[in-house]
Amino acid sequence: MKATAPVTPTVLKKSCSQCNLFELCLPLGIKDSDILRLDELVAVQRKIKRQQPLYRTGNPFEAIYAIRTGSFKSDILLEDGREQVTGFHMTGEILGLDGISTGLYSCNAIALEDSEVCVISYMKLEELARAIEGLQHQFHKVMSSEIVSDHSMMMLLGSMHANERLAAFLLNLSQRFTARGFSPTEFHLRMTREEIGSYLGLKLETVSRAFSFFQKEGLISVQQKHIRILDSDRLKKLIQHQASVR
Amino acid sequence: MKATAPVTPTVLKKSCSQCNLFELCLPLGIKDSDILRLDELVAVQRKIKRQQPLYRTGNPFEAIYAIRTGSFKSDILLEDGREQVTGFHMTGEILGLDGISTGLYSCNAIALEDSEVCVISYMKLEELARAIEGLQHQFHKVMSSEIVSDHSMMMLLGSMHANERLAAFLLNLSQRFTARGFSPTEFHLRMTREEIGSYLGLKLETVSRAFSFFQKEGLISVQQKHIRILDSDRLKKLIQHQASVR
DNA sequence: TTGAGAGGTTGATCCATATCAACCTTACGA
DNA sequence: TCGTAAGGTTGATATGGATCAACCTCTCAA
Repeated sequence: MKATAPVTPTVLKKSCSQCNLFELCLPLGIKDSDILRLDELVAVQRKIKRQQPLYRTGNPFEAIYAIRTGSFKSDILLEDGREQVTGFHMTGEILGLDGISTGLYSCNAIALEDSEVCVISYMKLEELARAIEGLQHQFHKVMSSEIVSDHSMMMLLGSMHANERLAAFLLNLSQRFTARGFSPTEFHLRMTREEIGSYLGLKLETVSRAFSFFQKEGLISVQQKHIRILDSDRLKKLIQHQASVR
Repeated sequence: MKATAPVTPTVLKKSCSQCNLFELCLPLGIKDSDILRLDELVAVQRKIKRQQPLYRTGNPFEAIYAIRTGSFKSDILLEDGREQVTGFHMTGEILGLDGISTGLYSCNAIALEDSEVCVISYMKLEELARAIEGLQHQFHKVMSSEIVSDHSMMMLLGSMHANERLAAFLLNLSQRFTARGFSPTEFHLRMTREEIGSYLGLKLETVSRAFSFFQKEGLISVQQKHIRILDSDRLKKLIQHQASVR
C-alpha cells in the first residue's frame, strides 16, 4: 500500500491551554496547573487538504489526532470495492484510536474540507497519562464514548428504517453542532449523499428520497447541502415510533 | 429502573498470576514482576446465572468485568421494544467499558449460560495503570480492539447481505474459539436464532434460512445449536465476493 | 458564455428480506 | 409419560429499499 500523502507539518505550534476547543477535547477535566503540561503533547499541527487522507488503513500507528478545524470521515474499504463510512468527525474529536490495538490504523481518515489537526504522540500521551490522573481519565472517557456511539450506530444499522436512520443522523449532527456553538437548526453538510448513505447503510437514492420526504412533511428544509431543521420534535418521534409518521 | 439482580460476590479469590486466561485478558504483555500486583485488582469474583444480568443500562458504573467462565451478550433496548444485540462475549473478554464515558452503563450485559466474572474496580485499575506501563497499554489495546471490532460490525450491518453476515459471524466465532484452545470447526452456539438475528440485523427466520442454505451447500452442518464448519475457505470467499456462491 | 462533470432528484421496476403462518423438535416439569 | 412451551424450520406472500435510468442543477474551467 502507498504511504500517506505528503505530510505538511507546519510548525504553527499552538497550545492546549489557549485552545477554545478544550472543553470538547482531551484537556477537559484537567486541573489548570496541569494543562500547561499538555502543551508538550501537541508537538505539531498538520494541515490536510480536502479529500486528502490524514492516515490510511495499514499505516503504522504512532499518533492520535485532535481535529482543530475542519472535518473528516473515516471509512473501511473491502477488497471487492465496497466502502463503509464508519464515522464523521468534527472539531475537538479524536481520530486514530483504532490504531492502538494492532499498531496499524484499521481505517482511512479523509478530510471532508481543508482541515487542521493536532498531532498527539501516542507514546507521550501514555507517559503523560501516567502522570496526570485527569488526562488519563479523560482519555479513557473519549475511548469509551466512541464505543458507546458505535453501539448506537449498530442499533441504527441493525434495527431502524431508512427514514429513522436519516432522522437520527440529522439529530446527532444538530446536537454536535450545538455543542460547538453553532445553530442546532441550520447547518451545511460536508459530505455527499453517497457518503451519508454509506454511513447509514443505505443507497444514495434512498437518502435523497428520505430528504425529500422530510421536506414534504415539513420536518426540514433542504437545498443541496444546506439543511434547516423545522420540527425536531417530530423528527425525534419518528425515531421512537416509526409508525406515527409512516 | 430496577437495580441489578441479587449480587453473589463469592470470595473465591483467584489470582491473575495463576489464571489460564491471562494471554487473552488484561494481564497480557505485563512483566512477571508486575503480574502479582494485578492480584489486588481482582478483588472479587461474581457468579451470574444463565439469563441473569451482570449489569443493566443505567446502573452506576464502578467496575469492569473479565469473563472467567461462560459467556454473555450485551444489548440495547429501545423504548418501543426493539432490541439490538451489540455483542457476544467469551472468556477473557472485558465487559463494561461502555460505562466509563458517562459513569452509567449504556447497555445490558446478560449471561448466556451460568458464568463467572472477575470484578475489576475501575478506580483501582486506573491507579495501577498509572503505575504499570504494561497494564496501561494493554488496557488501551483492549478498548481499541473493541472500537475496531465495532467498526467491522458496522461494515457488516451496513453493506453485507444475509448470507455474508452469517458467514462472517461463524468465522469470527471459529477464530475466537480457536484462540481459546477449542476446535475451530465444531462448536455449540450459546445464543438463540433470534439473538443472532438481532446481532446481525436480520430476522430469526432469515438466520434459520441462511443456516439451511449453508448446510445444503455443504459449507457447514447444523443440528440445532451444534455447528460444524465443513468448508471454511468457501465461507471466506462468500464474504469477499458474494457473487461466487449466490 | 459555454460545456462538461460531479452531485442530486425522481420515477419505474425488481428483489432480498420481512412478515405471517403452519408445523416440527426438544427439554422439562407435572 | 404426557403436555406444554420455547426454539427452530419451512413455505407463501408482502414490502422497503436497491437498482436502473432519465434528467436536473450546480460549479468551474476553458
